[in-house]
Formats: sequence, structure tokens, C-alpha cells
Amino acid sequence: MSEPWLEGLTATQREAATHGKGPLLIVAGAGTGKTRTLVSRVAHLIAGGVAPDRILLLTFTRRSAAEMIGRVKRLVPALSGGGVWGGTFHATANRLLRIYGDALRLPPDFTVMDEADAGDMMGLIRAELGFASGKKRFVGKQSLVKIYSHTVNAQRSLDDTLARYFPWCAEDRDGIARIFDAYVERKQAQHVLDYDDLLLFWGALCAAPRVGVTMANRFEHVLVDEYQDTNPLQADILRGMRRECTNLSVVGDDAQSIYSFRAATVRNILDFPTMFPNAHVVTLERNYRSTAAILDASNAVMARAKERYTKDLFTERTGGGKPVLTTCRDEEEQTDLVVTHILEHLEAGVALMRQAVLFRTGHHSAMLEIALARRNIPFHKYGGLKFIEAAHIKDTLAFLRVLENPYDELSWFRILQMFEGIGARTARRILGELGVPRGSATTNGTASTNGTTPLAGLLARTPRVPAPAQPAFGEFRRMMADCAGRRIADAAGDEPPEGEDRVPPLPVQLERIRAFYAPICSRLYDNAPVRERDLEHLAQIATRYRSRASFITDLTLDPPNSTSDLAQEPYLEEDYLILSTIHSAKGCEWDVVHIIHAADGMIPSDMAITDEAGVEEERRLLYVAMTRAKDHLYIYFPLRYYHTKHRRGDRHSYAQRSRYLTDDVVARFEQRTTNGTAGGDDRQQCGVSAPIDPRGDLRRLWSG
DNA sequence: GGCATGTGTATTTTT
DNA sequence: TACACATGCC
Repeated sequence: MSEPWLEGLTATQREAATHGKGPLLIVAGAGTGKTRTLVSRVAHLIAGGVAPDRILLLTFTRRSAAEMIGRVKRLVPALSGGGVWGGTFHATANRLLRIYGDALRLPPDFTVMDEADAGDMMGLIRAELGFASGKKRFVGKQSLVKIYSHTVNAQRSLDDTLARYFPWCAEDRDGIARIFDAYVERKQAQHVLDYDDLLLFWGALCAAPRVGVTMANRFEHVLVDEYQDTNPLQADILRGMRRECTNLSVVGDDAQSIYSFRAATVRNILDFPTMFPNAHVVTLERNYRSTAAILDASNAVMARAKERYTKDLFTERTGGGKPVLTTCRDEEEQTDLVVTHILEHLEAGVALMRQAVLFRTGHHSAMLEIALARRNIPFHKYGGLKFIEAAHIKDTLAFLRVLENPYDELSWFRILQMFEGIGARTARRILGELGVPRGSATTNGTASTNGTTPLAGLLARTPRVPAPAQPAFGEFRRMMADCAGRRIADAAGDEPPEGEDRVPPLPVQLERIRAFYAPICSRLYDNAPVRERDLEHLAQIATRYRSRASFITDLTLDPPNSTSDLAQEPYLEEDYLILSTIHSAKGCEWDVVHIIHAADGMIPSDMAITDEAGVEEERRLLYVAMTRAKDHLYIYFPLRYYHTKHRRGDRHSYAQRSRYLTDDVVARFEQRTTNGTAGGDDRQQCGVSAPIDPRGDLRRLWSG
């Protein structure tokens, strides 16, 4: 065939891949070759003469963008230099705003803050406006961020959002509104954008008369993956990006929409033909991934959904046996069995990388991680806590952030409180002396009052600092001067020349910061050596970057996964098992999939079952998890959950099987119930020598 | 004004 | 249950 990028596609897939101009909606069920189709489509466009850098591919994670572009390159070898714009909505927004931001009077040195930073800023404002010390508890800072974010992303009024999603906060409405006002103003004064701003400003850019059109027309084709998990604001952006040129392809599956907490709505995919008239619709229903038995069980779960939009998937794959539902005595036995099954498949020739353990929340894998580490089974965990959220990482980054954006109050605040004898109060006073702007809600000036930045101010003169902090503070000023490529001025107001060329390279700056921070780290936290290793890891990442700005933004927009101290950094060639939250598993597939903690309260999560929509979304979550499996699917249900961890006795409660595993669903599984002797015998049978945990055996003495 | 202790509360999933 | 927040002591 003369078009290798279309080889092996079915008629429907080919129809989607070769669609000409105008809007295209691909409704693609799980495992129907969606990625394959999208990749082929991009290759087809390029082969047809579209310049790669005039193609924008919006994906859910940076990882999937990179993977897809890699596959396109393999299909179109001529495309060596790359050039296709790929990434998340947020990363793309950041990139476009760095180019076109002038039109919105966006300062060129803006930095991006993550959700935790946003929470801290909300907390600061909440306290300053006097909402922290009332008789009644005012809405907390994390909740404030959630409400704010949901309001912005859903493009609804605050009243609406409160009534519908946060009814228990509705009585604080006026206070919330005041805090939001101050929050918006302060971000502006400090040259910072939060996640939502990235989208909001991109949207505003689209609407700008001249630049908007220029920006939009820069792209001949826009393609969006996982469209079912976009929110109204993102839909608006797409509309703004496609006013004159309507080449827009979106791919999604309403049965896999699992991000409503981010204001994603399935309406986007359902209303696509209305929003973009003359849209061509292609539906992919044939599943190429899973065996018939796995698909049958997955379909059975979805059959009970309250609302269904697509038909059942079908497959012609046979064999592989029924999926296995194992009822375990407790989490410990579940862990034993998972490890046993994994090793069995490994012996049978399925590499660890082809196997995954999926779970609802990050900490559900805690016991398993310990067991894996003990048996020297390498693993890589996706989802859960990011190491970027660790205090020592945030501390270190605060220095870089201030160097990049001297108006960044939160980072200043964080840094100042690292010194002995400086707490919140003193830190706030020093912030004032340095002239860090706080917006007009407080009387401080705005960014450019006296033409000098807070950083220049710090280097020009030492603020009043309590005695215990003084030695370190002097060192701090020298360190910051080094990193900024400046000198400490002796005469006040005598600011040294900019001298950009004297700014040391990023790794050198980071080295300098680490040296300064090391004693602080061991004074502030207990397990300093572990943290020090994390910082080495951070330095390692930094070597890949030329610019400080892109290092900082990339870390917030695309944070590396948690480096669990138990998991030894796996080398690239080395085989390792995948542990993942179900959310992070979206779009992936494995030969063998293990779903653990299929108990009510886990799947569905206790937190999610407050309303029917939540219960339905959790159902889709289980469906997503199940449809990741190609050949073998195991679901585990621990009967008992212990309340106390290390105490004597066995206070426990009995769990219910996940409500989605109804009898008709279970009938599609091979059911196994252990009788308390599962671990040891199995291991001997399959010839795997696994050390037995003495503590586990000990516990059996009083819990069996 | 910093820092430790005690009480109360949210508690998930990700950019 | 762990963590954040607020009060009280140094």
C-alpha cells in the first residue's frame, strides 16, 4: 500500500483518519483503536501537506502527547524535526500566553502556581479579611480553591456552583465572593497565574479582536483526545480557536468520563454536533484489546448505569478464560495474592511492565508497595502524591521562584519562615519592607510603585531581622545575589547593573541553593537524608533545562511522579511493575490487570457517593479500570478492614463487596474464596521463593 | 512574637 | 486518622 500510515485500519477507523475539512467527532469505546486512529490521522494530515507546526494535538497528559507524536514520527519518517504542537490544555495555554500574552497585558515574567499555592494564597486572604477567627468556622482554604476552580471551569455563577456542588458553604457566600475578589487582584499584582487562569487567559486571548484570530489561524488543524473529560471553559476555548477555520477533530467516550470533579462534563461530547454544525460523526465500537470474557464482564457493569449513550462494545477475541474475582480475608491476604499472581504471570513470560495494579486512591497501594519492596520487585507508581508537593521540594523551588518572579509573595513568605526566629508575623513585616505587592485589598502598593523589585530591594539593603536569623540571613543575601548574577550593594538604592550574562546556569543556581538549604532542611525536618536524595533527584531533572523559567513551569504543569522512597529508581531498560490510580491509568492497557480494594467505600469511594451522579461516575471508574485488561483481569475484595494498625487485638469491620459487582456481574467471573491458607501453598506450587513476613505470621496468631 | 500543645475536621481522583 | 488550625505558654 502506498500509504503506510493507513495500513491495518478498519474501514471506520480509516474513515476517521482520512476525514477532510470541518469538524469531526470520533466516539470511540474502550480499546477500539482510538489512539491508533488519531495518530494515523495526524500522519495523514502531514503526508497530505499540512505543516506539522500548524497542527495542535491536545491531550490529557504530557505523556500521551509525547507518545502519540513519537508514533506519528515513526509513521512519517520524513518528519524528523517534529514540530507538531502537543500537550495538555494547560501546557499549551502557557506556551501561547508566553507568545501572545502582551495583548492581555500579561507580564512576561509571570509564573504559574499549583493548587497548593493557590490554597495558601486563599488562606492568607481568608485570615487577612478576618474570616479565620470567627465563632463559626468559615470555609477552609482548600475548599475555597475547589469552589473557585469549579466556578471558573464550569463557567457558572458562584451562587449556582454553591447551590449545586457546595451547599454547605452557601451561607458564607458573601465572604467567599470577597475573598475571590482579593484573590484575583493579588494574583495580578504578583504576576502569578493559577491553573484556571491559564485556561481563562487563553480563552480571553481567543476573544481578542486581532491577536485572537492570528493565534487561532496559526493552526490549520486542532485535535483533542479524551474529549469526554473536558469542561465548559475548555469547550469555549476550542470554539474560540475555531471561528474561521473549522478543522477540529475530537475523540472521546462518554462511558469513560471520570473527571467531573474538575468540572468536566459529558455534555461537551454530546453537544459537539450542535456546537460545531456540520460535524461528521464516526463511531468505533469494535474492541481490539480485551478478550470476550473481560469485555462481557465490563459491559455487564455498565449495563446497570442510569444513563447510557453508546452501545455495548464487541470483540472477536476469544480464549483467555473468565476474569477472576477473589474474596480475600483481609488486605494482607489480598497483597499476598496479588504478588503471587504477578509472579506466576512473570514466570509464564508476561513481563512486569505488561502488568498493572490499579486502585481508587493513592494510599490504597501502601501495603502492596511495602511487600513489593521487601521482595525486590521493582515498580513504578503513577498518580497519588507528587514529590513536588513535599515540603523540602517546595522550599527549594521557592528560591528559584523568587529569582524568576520577585513579586511572588508566597515563595517569599515560605523562604522567610525558614529562618530561626522568623514566624508568620515577622515574615509579613519583612514582606512589607521589601515592597512585595498584595493587591489593593490591603494598602500595599502594586508591582511597579517605586520601579525596583523586592529582590533588588533585598540585595540593596538588609531588612530588620531578629538576632537568631542574622547570620543565615547574610548568607541568604549572598546566595541570592550569586544566583541572580548581581552583587550586594553597600550603598542603599545603588542598584548594580542587570548583567544578565553573569547569571549562572540553572544547575549552578540549584547547587548554590541546596548548599544553603541543607542545614535548614535538617533543622526543620527529621528524615533529612531521604529528603536530600529527593533534592538530588530534582537537580538531576534540572540538568535537562536551559532556562529557569521553563524548569519551574514544567514542574508545576507536568510534575514528575512520586519517587516513593521504597522504590529504587528503575533504570529504563529494567523491567518494572506498574502501580496506578485508576484515573492515571486512563488510556493505558496491560496484558494483566489487578484491581484491588473492590469494596464499597473504596470503589465507590465513600467521598463520592453523596449524590447519584457521584455513584454513577464511580461506576464508570470501575469500567475504565476493567477495560484496561487485554488477557487477564483479577479483582480482589478484602473482607475485613482493620481499624488499628499496630495495636494488639483485631478491631475490624466487615466490608461489603463493591455495589457494582452485582450477582449478574459476578456470574461472569470465576469466583475464588480463600480459606485462610492462600499464600504459602500457592507459592510452593509455582516454585517462587517468596520470603514470608514474620510480622504477618505473627498477626495470624491473634487475628485468625 | 515564636513555638508547642491540644482540639477539631475534612477525608479522592489531576492540571 | 492524620493533619490543619487556634489557643496558650515561654
